[in-house]
Amino acid sequence: MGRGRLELKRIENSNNRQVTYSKRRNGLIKKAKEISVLCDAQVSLIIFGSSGKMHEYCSSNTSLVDILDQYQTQCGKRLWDAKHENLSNELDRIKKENDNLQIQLRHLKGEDVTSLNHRELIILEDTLENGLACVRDQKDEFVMTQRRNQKQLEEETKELHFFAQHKDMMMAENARAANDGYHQKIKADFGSHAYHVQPIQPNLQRRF
Amino acid sequence: MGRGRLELKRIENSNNRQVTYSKRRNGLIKKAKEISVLCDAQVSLIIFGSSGKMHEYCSSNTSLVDILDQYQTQCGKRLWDAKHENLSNELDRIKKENDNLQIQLRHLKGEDVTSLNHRELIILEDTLENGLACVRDQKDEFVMTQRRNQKQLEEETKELHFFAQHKDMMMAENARAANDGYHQKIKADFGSHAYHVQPIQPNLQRRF
DNA sequence: ATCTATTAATAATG
DNA sequence: TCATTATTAATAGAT
Repeated sequence: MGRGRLELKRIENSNNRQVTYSKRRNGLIKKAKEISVLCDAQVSLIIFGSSGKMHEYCSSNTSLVDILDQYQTQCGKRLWDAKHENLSNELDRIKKENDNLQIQLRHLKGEDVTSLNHRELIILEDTLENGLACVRDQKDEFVMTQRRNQKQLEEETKELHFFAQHKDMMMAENARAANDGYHQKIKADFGSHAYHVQPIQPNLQRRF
Repeated sequence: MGRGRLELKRIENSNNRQVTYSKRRNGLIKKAKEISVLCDAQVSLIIFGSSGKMHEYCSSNTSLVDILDQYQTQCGKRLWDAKHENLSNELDRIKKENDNLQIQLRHLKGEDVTSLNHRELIILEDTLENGLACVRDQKDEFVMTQRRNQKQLEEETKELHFFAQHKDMMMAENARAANDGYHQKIKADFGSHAYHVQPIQPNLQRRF
């Protein structure tokens, strides 16, 4: 229709193409509506123009999902299985891995070991011995660290005591010196840095 | 078009409706093809007539799945996510479980134990000791079973030797008896069952 | 199915 | 994008 015949091939003129697209799109949707009303049909129509913009029609009393469900039932093609399949495969793979891990774990805990042969038992024993050695080392390490900390704490405490005593002694001496009105400069030096109190540090002992 | 105007409502005459459906369906699909060729559009058209039979058109250089993907991206509506989500959740759950198992396994193998506290180390040590005990029991069991089997085999061999000797002896005796033309009946009995050879069985010793 | 009178769609144009 | 119009395409009803 229209003036002159139209060849059935892509309209090269971009503007004409756009205009024709717009008109025919409306026409198509109108016809889809008509057939659905006149003939009681369920219709889904989805159109993407070259710009990428979408237009849709779906007959009333139904939905795209309904229509796609029917599509699948009738036509056998599975629509979203491709995507599903990836997930499904991944799930299977991980489930298997999981089972495997579970079995290994049970064996390491000494469960279900009757199903193992001699060679496997020996390997398992080695693994367990090795694991046990590591764990015991770590435990020892832990205890030693704790002990070291404890000892250090004690030492620090001792040093603090010593320091306190020393300080008392010095102060007593200073008091006496002050009373004597003697050696004022030494007292100032003393108070300013030699006995400046610092926060506790692990290498306290180095200071003496 | 056609002779006279057509009201936009369901065609009551079932025959007319069916005919109109068929004609318009073809027309619709033709128009869909045309717009896709002329205007470079992607079109999906799915039609179900009142009989339930499906007709479909999808523009070349694309597929229904492609179009539905675009539909979802553009229009925001999720089509098959409900079905998808279940799998996705399941996958996440199992992945987490897997990680957990991996960690447990590594700990049992004595790896990554520095991250454990003292209490955890003690529990781990217990588990390992227990596992090791089980595995060693099983190994011992295995060795014992093997030894028992070995011993039994030897015993059976010995008995077979004994049996063979005995048989030779008996046969020699029978030969002599036959030569004497004496005790024919006993010989028959003897050959028929008392020394009938049977396959090796674990309870051979019972026969003597 | 096929035919055909009639309406509907639309290409070109403004 | 909108309106007009010449022309073709679609199709309702008949055969």
